[in-house]
Formats: sequence, structure tokens, C-alpha cells
Amino acid sequence: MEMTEGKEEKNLEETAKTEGKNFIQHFIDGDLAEGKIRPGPCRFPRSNGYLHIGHAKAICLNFGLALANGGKCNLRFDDTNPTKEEQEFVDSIKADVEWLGFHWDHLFFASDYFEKLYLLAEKLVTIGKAYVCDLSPEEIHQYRGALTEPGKESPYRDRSPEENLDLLRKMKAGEFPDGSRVLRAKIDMASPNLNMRDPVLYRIQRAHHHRTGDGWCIYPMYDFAHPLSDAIEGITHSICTMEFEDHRPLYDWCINAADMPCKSRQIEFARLNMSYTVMSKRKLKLLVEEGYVQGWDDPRLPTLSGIRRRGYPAESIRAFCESIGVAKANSTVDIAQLEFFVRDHLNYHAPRAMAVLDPLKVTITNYPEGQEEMMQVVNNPEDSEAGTRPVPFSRQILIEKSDFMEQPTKKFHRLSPGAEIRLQNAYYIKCEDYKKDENGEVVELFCTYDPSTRGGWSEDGRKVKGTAHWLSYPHAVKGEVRLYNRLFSVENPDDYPEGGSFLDHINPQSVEVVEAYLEPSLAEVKPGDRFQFLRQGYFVADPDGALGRPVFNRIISLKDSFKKIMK
RNA sequence: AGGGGUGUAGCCAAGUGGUAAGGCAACGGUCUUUGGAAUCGUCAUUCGUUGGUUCGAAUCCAGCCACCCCUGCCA
Repeated sequence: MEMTEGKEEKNLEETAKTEGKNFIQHFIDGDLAEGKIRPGPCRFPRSNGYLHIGHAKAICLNFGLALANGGKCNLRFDDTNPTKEEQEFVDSIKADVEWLGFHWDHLFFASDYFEKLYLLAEKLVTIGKAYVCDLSPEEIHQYRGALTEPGKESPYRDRSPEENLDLLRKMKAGEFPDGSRVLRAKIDMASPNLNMRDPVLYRIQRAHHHRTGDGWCIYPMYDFAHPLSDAIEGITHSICTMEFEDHRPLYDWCINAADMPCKSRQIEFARLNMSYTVMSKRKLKLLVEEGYVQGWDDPRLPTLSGIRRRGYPAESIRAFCESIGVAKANSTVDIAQLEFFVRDHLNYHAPRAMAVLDPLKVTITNYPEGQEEMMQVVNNPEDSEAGTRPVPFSRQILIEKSDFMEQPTKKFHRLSPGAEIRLQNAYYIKCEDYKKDENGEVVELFCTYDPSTRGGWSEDGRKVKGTAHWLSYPHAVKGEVRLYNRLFSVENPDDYPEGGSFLDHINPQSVEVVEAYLEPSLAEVKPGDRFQFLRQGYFVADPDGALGRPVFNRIISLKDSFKKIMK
């Protein structure tokens, strides 16, 4: 038998080829049709910080586009600012991309091109398209003008190419102090696009660079390095987010001014926002550094490391990114859409197991004392290849407290005085009596079982409405279970009153830790092993666990229509 | 105020002059040894808005409205 059909994930190539086309693919199609550009590599530029689900969208887009068009995708770090680059981020970003299942063609750093970029800068100076400016940062700011007013030209704007070249070389040689001079593009101080008002191309900055060490004291700006790095690599379509749209004229200017043979094209798309979470680096950093969460890989965070620890499968992240499409309009995707793809994948791939999170003891009065037996239980009804496992049954069992109601409502199909239900894969049991403690809380049930219903089937065709999961009390193992919920209690945490903060919306119940009872097979799980705890949700073994003492994170609960019915 | 963008259902999103795809959510039915899954069905007479062009407009034109981005030697 084979795996249940229908919802299986497509492999990367199939997905890339068959899914509906987004506007970027239309651009590429157009370029292809005109024959003026052949599809080349894409690239994923990132510099610092941990990746989150929004970056996953960009990664899936870039690598997906490359795959769909027979191109390659490079991974490039735009490490042009030495004070902001850290090896730690490089390593985590590489790990995240790999985890998502993508393979880059080449791993590049903008710093690989420092020499080439510098030569290009000299070229611009030589042909009179760039100049060395001695204005201070404050002065440059003032000269830039305002949104509605044109800027003023720098008094150094008309230096000769010879003088500029000499000055640039001296900048490079370290003859001037930090911040004393910059190299600027000579474009148009009256441009309505502020980015075109003689933007800075190089700054003097004596800082140790994580890859080039102290080899340079001048560093290119992103606006200069990015387009030229793309052109050097032969990237034909350079995808970035909307806030760079105003930079595109400058992107094109650099490539044309330097007369690069590869006319790379920048295309912008809207970044991903999601309900019930925050995506900005600043806010995520605050959550981590102020201790609202345990770290960058806290399972409640939308970081890829957090999502991974939470147990979300990479396949489901890819399917999600595929489903949300790509466009230019601001949007906030409902987190329920992500959760759908997580459940969808796990339903087919996570073996089932039984766990009781809030136990109620049940004694089966007509089951012989000291007797026990093994029930052969299907691991995954959605996957016939997943096999079966033995689960012990005995006189003392544990069920979920919520599966018993002393005075049941009409819609309640579970156990109540006199009611009969099925213990899944075991027997029908009927509640004959129950015991309360001094507080009036039900602490134990006394049931009888029907020996002819072994496996959970009745010979006389009698039906029961409820089916419950259970554990043999003497055989159960204990473990920690962390029940994660959404980090924020409102759809848009950024929507808060004057003087407030997104922190005010943190869900006080974003995690609940319980001591749970687990079936014996769960004693020896490995971190990353995923299960569906029957009738409850999907869970993943956390690295915090130890052999015989597992720790599980709840990935996502099962959809729960019972909650709705009972309302 | 200048420039650049964007408005299609509760949320994403196709649609490119021929009469509104798809997914999520929601809501009903069937089925069920997970109140899960599966399955069937319902869910935009209308595309921010007002006019215009056209036999015909979400698509073309004009005006208006709303929201986002831009004055780092950050990316």
C-alpha cells in the first residue's frame, strides 16, 4: 500500500513549475520572450539579524523563481557595513536556508567584491560621475533639502577628475579621519527622489570587518555595492522588498554609469506580515533581550529557529509561502493560514500516540486484578505504511478529566454516570460509579468493561458516541509538555493606544507547562521527533528532554469543533 | 506639501476589453474507532470612489478618497 494520496507535497521543482504565476514571473516571461535577458541566478541578500517567516517568503521566492526558470540562486551577504556584520548571523542564516530545503549555487559576500567595487568607484571618478565631498554628515543632511524643496549642490561637486581620483586614493590609503570625506555620485540635487540627490557611495570607517579584517578603511554603501554585485554575479532579476522601490533609479544609475555588461533588474515585492505576531527586527530583539521569551529560538517566535524548535515542518513553511502568493500590496496574512499547512503536513506524517495531560484515574472493576494485555494500535490511519505498535492495557487506566462530566449536557458524548464510551483501540467501558474528594472534585471513576469489545468493536453492532484516548496507569511514563499558544492576544499587536506598546498585547498564557502522562513508547524519543497526541494536537520532542524524561512542545492543537459545540 | 507605490470577500490572491479562479477562515450536510481527517455544499450581481470611452470595463481615460514608503556616512 502506498501513502494516502491527494495532499502529498510536491517536490521543489514541480512546485516551481506548476503553480500559478506571480507578477515577477510575468516580468521574467516577458524578458525571456524578448530574448534580451536570459534567466540568470537570483540571490538572497541578507546581512545581519536572525531570519523569520517573512524571510522564508523571500527565500522561497528567490529559490523558487530560479528553479522555475532553470537558473541558479546564490546566497549573498551584503556585508558592506563592518560594524553590523557578525559571523554568528551568517551561520544561522545558512542553517535556516538549508533547513528550508534550498541549495545555493554559490555562497558570496559583497566583501568578496571590495577590490572590484573600488576599481569601479575609480572608474566613475575618472569619467566625472562621482566626486569626493568634504561636507560633514550634518552639512550633507542640510544640503540634501527637503521632500518638497530641492537640495543644494555641494561646493566640492565640481572638483576635477584628477583631484577626485587623488582624494579617493588617499581616502583608501587611510590619510583622512573617519567621517571627514565621502565619495558621492554626481546625479541631481534637485531630483524629487531623495535617493538621487548625490548619494554617498563610500564612507571612511576604521572598523574591523568580519571577513576582510583591517584591510579596508573605506566601505561601499549598500546602494553602490548592491547593484554592482548583482551585475558582477550576472544576476538578471534581483528581488527585494518594497521599501527599496525608490532606490531602483539609483540601482539602474550605478549599473549604467559603471557600464556593466549585465543589466540586472530590480523587482520589488511586499514583505510578509502575519496576524498575532510581530516581524520587525527591533521588536523581536526587544522580546528576546528583555526576557519576554527565552531566546531567538523560543518556540513562540516567528523566527525560523523558533519555528523549527516549535516543530513546524520545513515542508509546511514552503507550502505556506507558495500559497500566499507574491504581490506589491501591503497585506497581513492570517496566521491560521500558516497553521493550516502545518496541520496538513503533520496529519500525513506524524505518527499518533496517546498522552494524558490532565489525568483522571479509572478503575475497571470487572477487569481481573494483576492482568494486563497488549493492544496493537495503528500508528497513523492516514499512512498505512506507518505500521502498528503495542500499547499496554490494565485494570487501572488514566483518561482526560475533560472526558467525564458528572451532569452531562445534551451534546456531551463522553463519559458520565451510566454512559458507555469506547477507549480507542481497547474496550467499551461504562461508568458505574465515581468518587469525589472533600472538595467535591471527581477523583476516580469506577467502570466496567465489555470483554467482547476488544479492539474497540462491538459484536452486537451497538454503537457508542464517544471515543477517548487512555493510558495504562502502571505503564505510563511522565514527561513535561509545553503547551504553546499565540504570543500575542490580539490580531495586530502594533495597534495600541497612545503611550502604550506592542508589549501590552503579549498573551499571558502564551505557554503553559504541564506534567503529563505518556504512553511507554514515548520514553525514548529523539529531539525533533513529531507526534500527534490523539485528540489533542501535534507535539515535537524538545532538545531539553532526556532519555526516559521527555519534553514535548505543542506544535499546534488539532482543530476543535467540540469547543464550538459546547458554547 | 514633492516623489514613489497600493486598493478585488473576514484574510491572502488570480484576473492584462468578452461578463469575477484558487487557498485560508466561516457556515451547513455526509461519513468517521481522533468532536481530528476525509467528503459534498454555501459564501463578491461586483472589483476604493465618482464620472467618461466602448456593443461590452475589475481591466482603458480623468478626477477624488484611503493606506504604505522616502530627507542614514544603515540595509
